Amino acid sequence: MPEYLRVAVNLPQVSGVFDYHAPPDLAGRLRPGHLVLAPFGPRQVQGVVLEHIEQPEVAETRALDLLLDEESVLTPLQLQLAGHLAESCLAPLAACVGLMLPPGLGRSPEVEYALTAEGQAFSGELPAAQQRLFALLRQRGALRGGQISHALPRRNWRGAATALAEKGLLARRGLPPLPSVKAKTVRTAEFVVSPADEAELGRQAATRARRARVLAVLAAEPGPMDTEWLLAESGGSPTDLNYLAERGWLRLGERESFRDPLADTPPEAGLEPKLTAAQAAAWDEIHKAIAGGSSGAPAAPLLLHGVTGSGKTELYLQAVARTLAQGRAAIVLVPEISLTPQTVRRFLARFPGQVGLVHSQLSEGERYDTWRQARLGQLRVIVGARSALFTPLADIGLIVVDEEHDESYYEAGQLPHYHARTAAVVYAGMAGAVCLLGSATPDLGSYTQTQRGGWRLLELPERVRAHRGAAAGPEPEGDALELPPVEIVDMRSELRAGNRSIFSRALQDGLREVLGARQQAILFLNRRGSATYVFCRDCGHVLRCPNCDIPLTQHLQANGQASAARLVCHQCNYSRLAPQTCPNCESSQIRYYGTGTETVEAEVAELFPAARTLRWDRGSARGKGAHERILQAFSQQEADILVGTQMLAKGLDLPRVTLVGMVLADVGLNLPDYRAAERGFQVLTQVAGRAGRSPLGGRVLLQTFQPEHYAIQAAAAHDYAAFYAQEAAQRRLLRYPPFAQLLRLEYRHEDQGKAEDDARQVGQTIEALLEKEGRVGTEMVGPAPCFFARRNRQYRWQILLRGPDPASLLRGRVPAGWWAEVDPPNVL
DNA sequence: AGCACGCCGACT
DNA sequence: GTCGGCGTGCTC
Repeated sequence: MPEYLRVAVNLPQVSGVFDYHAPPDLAGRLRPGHLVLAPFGPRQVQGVVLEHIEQPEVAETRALDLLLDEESVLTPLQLQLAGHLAESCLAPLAACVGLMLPPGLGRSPEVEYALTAEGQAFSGELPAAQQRLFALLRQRGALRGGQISHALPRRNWRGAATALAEKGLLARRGLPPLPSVKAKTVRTAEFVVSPADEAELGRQAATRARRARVLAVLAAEPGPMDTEWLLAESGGSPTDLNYLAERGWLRLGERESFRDPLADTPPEAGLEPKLTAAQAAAWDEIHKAIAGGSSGAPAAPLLLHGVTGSGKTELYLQAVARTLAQGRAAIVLVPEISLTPQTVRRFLARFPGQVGLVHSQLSEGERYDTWRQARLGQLRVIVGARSALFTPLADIGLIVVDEEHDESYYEAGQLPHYHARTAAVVYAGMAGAVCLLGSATPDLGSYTQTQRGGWRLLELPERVRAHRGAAAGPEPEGDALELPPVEIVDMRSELRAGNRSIFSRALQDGLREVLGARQQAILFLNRRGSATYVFCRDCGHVLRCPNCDIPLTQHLQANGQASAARLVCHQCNYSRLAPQTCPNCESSQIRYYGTGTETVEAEVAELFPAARTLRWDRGSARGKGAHERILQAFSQQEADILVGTQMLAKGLDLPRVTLVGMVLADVGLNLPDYRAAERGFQVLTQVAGRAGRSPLGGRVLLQTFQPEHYAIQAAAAHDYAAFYAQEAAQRRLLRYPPFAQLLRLEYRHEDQGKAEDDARQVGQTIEALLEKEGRVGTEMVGPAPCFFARRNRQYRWQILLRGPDPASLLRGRVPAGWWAEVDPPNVL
């Protein structure tokens, strides 16, 4: 009776699972989670063993080729999570398993084509297509399919390959995917025995002495020693080692070494501050949950609602400490690791040697090593961006999701379309772990869970005083600090009063005061959905991206000359020089309109020539460590005013900032998206929280054309509950998440007409399906063009389904060529 | 995702 | 008949 196994292949686009049998040499050795090499059509793919099965689904199974790793690459719990993600996100299981595989496993597999011995000797006549392929392979030897396609563009050479293969002139074989990273090793040496006669060590006295020293150093070492150390300590050379090894006096070996991305990060002094009353009350709940978690009772997720600066991180740290003390592991998810080196250092200091870091800026090798160390149980705390959730850890007792409202926990780029917050909650439930989520502006869905009673709400209503005097270090005593007062400035009355500057009179006064007092200010620019665009004052022509059709954004050159400006597409990065004349009517009255960070900086320079400004946006913060450099410069007072975009909403601690000016708060509030108001409220509240983080105090000026908007009112009042009440009522009324499920289907095509036709056709199919299944509670919206109607030369159309469970309608039958998203954070 | 296969029109 | 250009469906 052969041994049958169900396998998920490592091709994200392939849906479905495949059944194989174990070859004799692997019989009895395969377990769920094993990484194997398997034949797949004409190709060879990596796959993950899901389970043993009694009976395969097909009559004929093929044998697996190879076991690639004796250790499982996925834990049983990870396999379970992958299955859940596939179900809930309408994604292929293979794509979900792929999230958890070690980094650098290798490209997609291909077929290699080579002439046979008979082919090498062949010299007869061939049809033209076959002759072309034959000549290519004779000249260049064996080639992969991709290479042939490159060499013979626009030619259908595959038919020719089949014909040549039938003639016996050509052979095809599946290439295994080659890994792009390997375990790094260092050489070691181990003492064996001393030579009977010192004279055997060499002819010259100096050489003999050197080699004797090598052996002496080594003999003092109980086990193998890294050769690098050995040579440094003994003064020997690599040749000496070979000489000594050849004669059997020492043994050379290899040891796996781990690339350490944290090597350059100095730990901070790790003192445990005393908790405030509110922190202590929250901690009481957290530690009870952790204690309960170890006894196997499933704990409800905990939502820590704490204003900015209320000391959430300290509670995370203590929760991790308690979890480690129980012998269990912890995962800490943070939004963008590159933006929070402060946080990383605190974890390093508290748990030295046990923390692994996972984020996209690490090299593949570094990520691979972290993955392996975690699997070996050498790392017990993983801190990282959303993919850190999939690090292979045994016995997870705690999952923290910091800034759980953050948008970076969801990415619509590739399959599966999962939300890391949701996945973390589910995973914690599977693991019997505590899930601890924290935010000053909780996601509406998360907060609703606490109102329904499923999750526990922990409130931290007060700030912790972290700074005494100017730029003092962390301080163990905690006492409350007021949130900064927020003043709404009605920009309509500024215009009426004849002030045409982008800064209101109040903001100008505020900046003047701050500069006079040698304090610091932040100017925040909400850029979402708006930009500096260029248009012709004569004909109204707007310069647009040729690929995406959105208006191009103007970026000034370093010298500030508008004439040398480049126009950049914010979606596809297309760029061109700003034209001198309108491409439509050739008028020279072509100007830019709108507000970018450069414009704000320029206006500051005009009003306050002495002020030193620093710009922080995607353009000024390119490359590794750029964010930290900018922040470092600002906190060391190398500038007075920081001008920035969305990134300012991240949890930064800038104690000398006493004024935050929001240049235009309402940008983004009017986007055609169900979460526009929520995003607006969150970003405004978060940015407002950057002010007044020291006893110097602080205030916030919020410039807007819609002062009565509820998101602006609530943000100005630091009143989450008020915002929640209003927003939740609207969502319930309009049947948007979390009060219904939202399914978004997206379709893209280069041809505008075809995009629309196909979309309408699928729309009709879905409507018929709704009717057939009698889903009266499910409503279809569209098909309609997306808000960003064109991206990378492709026209985008979407269909929305709202209802109790629209995903179940499409499970296993997402239309070919369409993307599905369940409860996406935006529908733009 | 590749890759094979099958259908079609164009060309020798 | 071949060649090249698609679209469709499959991979255990």
